[in-house]
Formats: sequence, C-alpha cells, structure tokens
Amino acid sequence: MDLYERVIELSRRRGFLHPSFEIYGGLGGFYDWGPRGARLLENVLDLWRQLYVVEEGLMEVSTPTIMPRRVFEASGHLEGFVDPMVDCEGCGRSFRADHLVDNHVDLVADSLSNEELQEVIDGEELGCPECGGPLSEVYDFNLMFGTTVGPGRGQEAYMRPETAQGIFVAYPRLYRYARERLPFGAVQVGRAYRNEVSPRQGVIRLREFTQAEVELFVDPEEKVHDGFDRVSHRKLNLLSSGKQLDGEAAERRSLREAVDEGDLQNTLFAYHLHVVDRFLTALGIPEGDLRYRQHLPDERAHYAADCWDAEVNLDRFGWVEVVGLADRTDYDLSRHSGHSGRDMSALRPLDEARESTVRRVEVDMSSLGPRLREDASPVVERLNERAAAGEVDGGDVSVEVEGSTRVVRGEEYEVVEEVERVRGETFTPHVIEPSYGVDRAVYAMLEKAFRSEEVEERERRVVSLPRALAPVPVAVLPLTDDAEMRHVSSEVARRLRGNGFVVEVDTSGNIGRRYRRQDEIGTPLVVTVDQVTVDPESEGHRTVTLRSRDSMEQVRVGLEEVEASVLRFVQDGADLAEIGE
RNA sequence: GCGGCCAUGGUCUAGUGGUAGGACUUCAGCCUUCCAAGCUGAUAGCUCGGGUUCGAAUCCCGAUGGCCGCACCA
Repeated sequence: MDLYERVIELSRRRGFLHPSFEIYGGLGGFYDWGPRGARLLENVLDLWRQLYVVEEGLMEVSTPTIMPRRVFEASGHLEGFVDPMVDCEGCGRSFRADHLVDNHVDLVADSLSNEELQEVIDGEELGCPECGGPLSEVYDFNLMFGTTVGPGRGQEAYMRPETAQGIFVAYPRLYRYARERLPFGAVQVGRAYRNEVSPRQGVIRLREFTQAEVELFVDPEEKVHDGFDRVSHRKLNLLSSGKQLDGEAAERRSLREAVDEGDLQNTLFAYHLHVVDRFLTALGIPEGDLRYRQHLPDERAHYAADCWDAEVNLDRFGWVEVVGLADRTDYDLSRHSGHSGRDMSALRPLDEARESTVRRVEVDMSSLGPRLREDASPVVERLNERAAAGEVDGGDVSVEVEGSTRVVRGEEYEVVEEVERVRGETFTPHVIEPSYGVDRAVYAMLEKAFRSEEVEERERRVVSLPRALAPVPVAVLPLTDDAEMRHVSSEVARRLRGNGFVVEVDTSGNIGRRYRRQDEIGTPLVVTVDQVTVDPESEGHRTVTLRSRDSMEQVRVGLEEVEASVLRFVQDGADLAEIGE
C-alpha cells in the first residue's frame, strides 16, 4: 500500500473523505467530505478567509454555479474550453485533432477551425498514428457541464468551470462598492465543475470541486503592493520557466531578489506569491515539498501575462498544482465589456483635473432642420469638428456631406467656447488571480500530516494536523466507565463547547484504544478524567490530565483551568509543559 | 475514450459451480484502570444488471467503480 492508499483508507474509515453515491456504485470524479473532512475543509476555508478577507481586506461574494450561455461565449470557455478530438475507428484510441495536424503539417494548428482541421486530415490522408486505421470526423469535446434553465427547450446554460466568471460579470457593481477606486479585490469560495475526460487521480482530479478564488482589479501601471517591503525578505522555492528549460531545479530565493532579477514581474505578484505561501505553510505543508513553478510560454493561456503554480510534492502523484497565480491582464473585463456592451472600465484620476477649452457650435435647428432635412445632423457634426479645429469664424460655411455641398449661413449658428474639465483617464483594469483548488490542498494536508509509527509492536497512525485546523480540537475521555468520571467529563465537555470548541466525548473501550481513535482523526489534545479527579481524598482532586497527540505526553491541570489551557494549546500553540506548570 | 488487470462485512483479506471464513474495527457485557490487552456475545459482506445452469459470489456478456499503460488535463 502506498502512502496515498493509506491516507485514503484512513480517510474513508474515519470520515474525512469517501467516494460519492457509493450505494449506486459511485461515479468517477465525485467525492464526499465526511463528518471530519467537512469540518476540516471549513476550518481551512476560515483560515483562507482570514488571509484574504480579513487581512487583505478583500470583499467576499457568492454567485450562482449555473450561468447562461452568454457568459461563456464572452469568457471564451464555450469555444476555448474544448478539445478538438478524433477517434480511431480501428483501434478506438482518441487523439487531439490539432496535435495530429501539428505533427504532420507545418502549420499552427491552434488557430484552425474544426472544418480546417478536417480538411487537412482529409487532404493529407492522415490515419491513426498508432494503428494506421481510419479516423472519425473531428468533434469538439467541451469540458463544461451543460443544462437548461426553465421548461421546454429553456435557456441554454452551463455549470461554471471556475468561480471567477461570477466575479467578472459583477464587476460594474463591485467597482461601485469599492467606491470607484482601484485597486480592489473580490473573492469567492464555491464549487466549480469540469467534465474531465478521465478523472483518474482520485481526489486530485474531481469533476466537482471546491475553488477559492481571488480577483484583484488593478491599474496596469500600478502593479505594486505597498506591503511588499514587509515580506520581501521571505524565501520561496522558485522555479522559473528559464530554469525549467535549462533543466534546473527550484531554487530558494528571496522575493526581493526574484523581483530585482526580473523573474517576478512586479511587487504585487510577488506579494501574493507570499500570501499563497503563508496559506500552504499554515496547512502544514513542509517547505521542501512546496515549490512555485512558472508556466512555460506554451503552457500559459494566451491572454495571461504570467502564471505561477504552487505545487506540492505528493507521494504518488509527484508535483501537483494546488494554487495558480495568474496575471490575466484585461482579458476578462474586455471580453465581457465587448459582449455585454457594458462599461467595465475604471478611472485613473489625474493629480489635478486637466482643463481645456473646447470650441463648438450652437446651431439654430429650427432653421437648419427644415432646410437641410436628413443632411442636417451630419452637417452639424462636421461643423462641430471644424469649429473645434478653429476653422469656422461665424460666417457662411460650406460643408461636404455625402458628395454634395451644403451651406450653413452665418446667422444660423454661433461658435461658443466651453471649458471642459478632465478628471482622469479611463482604462480597463488588469486582473491578478490567485486560484485555489481547495480539495487538493486539504488532501495534501492530510497526506503531509499522516504518520505511522511502531509503539510496543503495534502500528500507531497519527494525523498530525495543525492544531487550530483539526476537525476535533479536543476530546474528553473518562478513564473508565465510572458514573462520577462520566459526569465530570460531560461537564468539562459542556464548558469547552461553550467556548466554541467542537468536542468529542468517547466512553467506549479501554483508554488506549480511545487515544488511538483520536490520533487517527487528528485530535491534538485529549482531556482525561481519572480516579484522582473524582477522589476527594486525593491530592489531585479536581485535576485532569491533558494528553498531547504528537508527543503522547501528559500534564495535569485543575478543572477550572481546562478551558484556558485548551485555548492556549490549540489556538496559541503553547507547549504542553508550560501549560502544566 | 481505448487496452490490460481487478471488485467478498466499516477496514484488510481467504475462498470455491452446491450452507461464505478469518483478522482488525464497531456495539453490549465481564474484566482492566493511562496508550488499539483479555474473555463472552452481537451487528455486518460476495459492486450492479442480464445470461448459462437443477443450482452462480464462482462461468459468460454488459454497466459502474478502482489500479496500470495510452490519450487528455482550458
């Protein structure tokens, strides 16, 4: 059994994670987070929100998972989220049609339509590269799940393949809420859907998954973060595209150095790489199993200016992308603006409003209108242009309109001068996007927390999750099945729950068995109520033991100090020894 | 989507054309009283759908799921 299998087996058994729809045989690419897993996921998302919503001050939104066709026409997913495929009618293998054409013809097949690909395949008489058999027609395989809204034929709609689009389409309102000042950012946590061709890698490749995305709207001329100096000394394992092409490994470098040497394009991007790193490190991913890899030029989406993936080294799958950080430029807003006709720009205020004098004409339309009829409007337009250029002086003017010459008499118009104040210039913001695959992150967390050791010739499995993120932060166990111990235990549990802790009370089986159970669900601290606790004659009356998951050490504390001790241990990361003093 | 291998209680597994077994877990009781101890008992299983057969968990076909290889991964 490899590590992945061991982690999945424990996850199934202990309620972290299991295949969905099991009673009906399951379905590839769908997993349930069970009672422990769902808590863990929520705790991880709370941490994520702490970083982005609380500390970075970004606004969180929540938008539908189903969106009408037009959204994806604009985003490019309808067209671009497809792969042109052909199947071999001999051996049944499937191939990317464009790759096939690329390999045989000196063309950039990316830009070809399916019809053009078909023509090339027919013209070159291409067959199956494996068996030489005949090929099917070129067809599109779109990775979006389609549906309809409303009865009958309804309206064509799709499940979102990323949460980002919901933010982009709401941009005009979000910009207002940000009081029309850049930079600002919106985040969203939610499900996204991709009809993967082959979701083979268990929980690493899901058809429905949890995404947490950040969209930072910035002035393309101001891709800076004023907090960068605070974090610029931090070192990350960076693997630039240049290094990859040279066959080199990632190198631990400071963000400052990477920016100075041009591997990272700006301090905004670098700063957010650091936020990603803080998050993944807080999940307990060791530095050595974490690297930041820049996309190679041909790997990057065509609209992205730059893209780095945070990758975690997993036992079975190797380096797996968990977070993508992309500079999407103005692609998304420009596309949605173009398709919707809505203004998706922002204003860059000038230090001082620029004033300029504009000359235009005021025309007596009651005279000009009846006289020139349909030529009147174009004539006025031309007249205004010429007035602005200072070419009219108030006398009669001849204007060319569609080949004929019309005259505007001096008494029919007047040149006026107006002062126009320009407060700023408009532009389409750029988007910097950190995008998290939360399920992958949580799996990585479980794998890195999983530990197995021999204790007295028996295997002890421990899930050493970060204390504050564990699904059950503390358990209360009566040492034996004694009425008084039980009573005190439930009292302790009640008080801990009153402090906001999820508490498990377990009274079944001997104490060792129960400790092992808590070890496997990752409970960092166990409170044990024993004989001494309930014995008024004993010196330790009204004290309990605290037992640490990671060291298996125990200390005694008074019943009255339990809540404070648990808080210090779980939330502040205090040592057990110092709590026991 | 293709090919190969596979599918037995919660978990890990044995098994065979004729009553499905073990280990661990879980639950109850006894015992024990700080790290999966012991004893007794209990719950719980042949992925699903067809076919062959007197009889199918076993053989055949299909579906679903898993693993490996190919392909795919905006």
